Amino acid sequence: MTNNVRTRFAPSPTGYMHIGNLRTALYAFLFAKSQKGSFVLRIEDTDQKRYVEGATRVVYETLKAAQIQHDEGPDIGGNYGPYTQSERKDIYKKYALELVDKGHAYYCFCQKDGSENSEASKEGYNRHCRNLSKEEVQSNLSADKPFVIRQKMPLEGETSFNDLVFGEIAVENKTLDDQILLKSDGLPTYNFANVVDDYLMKITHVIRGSEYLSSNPKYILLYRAFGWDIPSYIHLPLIVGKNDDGTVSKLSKRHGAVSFQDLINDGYLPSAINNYISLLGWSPKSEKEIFSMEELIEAFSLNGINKSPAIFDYQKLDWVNSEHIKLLPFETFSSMAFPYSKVEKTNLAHKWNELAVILQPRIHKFSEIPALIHFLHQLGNYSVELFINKKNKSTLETSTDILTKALETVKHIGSWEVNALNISFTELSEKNDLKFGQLMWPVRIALSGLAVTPGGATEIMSIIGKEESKRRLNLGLKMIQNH
RNA sequence: GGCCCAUUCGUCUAUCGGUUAGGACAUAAGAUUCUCAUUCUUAAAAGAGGAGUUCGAUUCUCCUAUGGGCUACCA
Repeated sequence: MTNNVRTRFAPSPTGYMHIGNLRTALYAFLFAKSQKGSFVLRIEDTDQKRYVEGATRVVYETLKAAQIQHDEGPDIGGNYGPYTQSERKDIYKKYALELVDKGHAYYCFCQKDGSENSEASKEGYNRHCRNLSKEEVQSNLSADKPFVIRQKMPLEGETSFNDLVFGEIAVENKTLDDQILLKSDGLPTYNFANVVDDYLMKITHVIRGSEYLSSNPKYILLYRAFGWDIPSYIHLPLIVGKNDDGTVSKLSKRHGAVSFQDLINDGYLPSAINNYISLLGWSPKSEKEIFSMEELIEAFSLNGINKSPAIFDYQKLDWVNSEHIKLLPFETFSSMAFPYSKVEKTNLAHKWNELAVILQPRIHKFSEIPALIHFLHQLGNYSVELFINKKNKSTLETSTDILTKALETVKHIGSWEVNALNISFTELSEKNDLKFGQLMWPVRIALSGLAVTPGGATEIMSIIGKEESKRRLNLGLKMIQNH
């Protein structure tokens, strides 16, 4: 006895997890968990042509990494298995034949390509085999002719259903194709399998992308043909990408990273990805924007889902990610960021801890790190113009003076660490009646060759060491003098 | 082509007939900071167009436009 909420995520294993699919999984998971219900994973691998080795593993790994844990599924079992469609072949056949018996479906012996009995037609299948006599069917079957089973759509009237997001949707039955239920290889199409499985697995709320909205009346007709109860429907607005010409289209590779794995490789945190995509098409109706998974479950509600497609915005993702990075305990950040830093086999490795401290509040994603710290390995060419800065009243003349004094100061510093450096430079600024910022601008430029750096001048000095610091300060001074 | 759906700042969104149309990202300016960044303050920025219904429409209805989805022996 259970009237508990049951939702499912039913990906087709393609070898990667598209961000739109991940969001569907997330919403189905959030809704189930917010209702104390169950979340089921089902693998929809009925398309043999698209079979990809190891693709189901990607599904498991992604869901695990994203903390979207299912309660039932191929890998962990459950009371309604098997959860992989290719293992349910006999079930679909049985139900398809039941529909044929009831007169809601029929055998079709038409060939896929050309020929007289072809279904080729711009208006869809011409229903050639819809009214074959029992004898004709039987003789074709005996002759071992390949066949498919098609749904016999009503020719009149209309079919409607109520979507929890989109509301009442009605379609005229005559616009519906006699779609294929069972393919000639004996496997079901998605259109058939999803209905049979959702029923057998006792799914109460079907959550999926809105690309299925217009086919849903066909599924409704299937439920009715079987005499089954119809589940609740929640169709989600699509996630789209913005093209260079300003138009939008279904999010794809040309827009940037579109799979969970791509985003991870780019240095985004799973928690940030969840957080961001949860907000694409759903609003918590509060001003809170940064959520942990627990908070999402707590806040999730169906009436926050909206209907219009949402553009995937990498800039906002960056911001959400930076907020999640700042929330990380330092040790966690440090160990996660290290592999991205490419610092392991360099002389910066033993300075990693210091680096991590200044990196954590500054970066949006881990992949930014190598470019940010490259100047520590090697000082690039830079323009003397950088020494000129209005805000800090820095000119080439003042810079010459300051760098000369800085070099002098540096010589006499005994302990080469940030605090000692700060003390010495603070003294220097006071002695010369300069604001700290005024003093440090040219110093930082000479040390880094960059207008924006992770960390200030003293932190940079401490990391690159005394000799290298002196060399770079001298270099800067010479550049100005030769200018 | 047919069918279905959508349309509030550049972007994500709030508003469930009466608001100076709110927030966030991005952008710009300023302040703070031991330098850049962080942080803080401020600014600029929106109801696709046209008819209705109504005392009153961003909100309800219709039309148009634009965009998207479906129309496979893919899901």
